[in-house]
Amino acid sequence: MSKAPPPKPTDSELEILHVLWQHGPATVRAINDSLSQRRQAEVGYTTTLKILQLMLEKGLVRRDDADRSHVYRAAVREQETQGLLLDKFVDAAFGGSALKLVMQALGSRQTSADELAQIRRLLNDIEIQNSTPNPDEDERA
Amino acid sequence: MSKAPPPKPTDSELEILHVLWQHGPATVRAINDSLSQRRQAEVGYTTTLKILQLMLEKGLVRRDDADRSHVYRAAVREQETQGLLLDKFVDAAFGGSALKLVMQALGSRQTSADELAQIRRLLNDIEIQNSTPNPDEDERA
DNA sequence: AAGGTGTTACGAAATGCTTCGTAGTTGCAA
DNA sequence: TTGCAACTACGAAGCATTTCGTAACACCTT
Repeated sequence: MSKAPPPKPTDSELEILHVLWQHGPATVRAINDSLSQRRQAEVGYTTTLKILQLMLEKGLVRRDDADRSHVYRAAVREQETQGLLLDKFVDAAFGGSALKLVMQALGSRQTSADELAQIRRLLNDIEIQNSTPNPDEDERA
Repeated sequence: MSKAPPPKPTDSELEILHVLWQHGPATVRAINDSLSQRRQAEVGYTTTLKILQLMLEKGLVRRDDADRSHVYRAAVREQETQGLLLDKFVDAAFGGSALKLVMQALGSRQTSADELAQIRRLLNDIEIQNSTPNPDEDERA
């Protein structure tokens, strides 16, 4: 056994993760400034600090406390975290059907031709992978 | 002005809505039974009752209390509710990019050829609508 | 050396969600 | 008619999240 994986981040924690994913490692001060910009209102400094401390305990961030102003960085990857959240969301809101979710996301929303093209490319890639069971990765079998 | 729109349902409320959307109007007893099946464990009867009462106040359900056993039914539509939840989720988890969400949903997940075909059809429909700015609905301009 | 500024740590209040126990009521059956 | 079983209403506890105030500490400037 090893440590438990980091739990699903809350809304506030996710907002902080977005800042860290985008800007890289940062001090509480810098994170708090980004957060205050991102929202309408000013965010209390100690509020941001507190959330970061809780995130540290949960393993969502790491910190470098060599300097007086500690530097925090994300301990979870953006794609993995989004995938985790997406799984839960698909279950809770769409009864587990990712297809329904995709249809809803594409259907009730303005989607540009460029984006549609990207999705088509992805669809092609998926179909190729489905038909040719990737000979490269299967060599370990 | 009129009444405020129903708020975003919580996880438990959403679970109850799924039951109502699927089975139609039902008594607390029936809803509670469905919930107990859906989950591993037994759900307390008064727990379900309480949540339904809160949902009634929030306008998420309506009830017919003509009989002694009140009959509840969903007051919000499945698609609309899912759309609302999806909007919030896209903002919170994917920084507002529905494209990223779709890519993630399709990329990190097993998708059948049949489902891919459905998505392709939808993509075609969207492109047609994008290129021909619906002459029917624009007659009011 | 002293004071001010910025930082961390911590406690705690406010809120929302979920759960359940209890009380009161209603209808039906014996 | 009496009593049991099912139902509704309500209060409250437990928990997580978010927010902030306060205390303690460190560094820098004067």
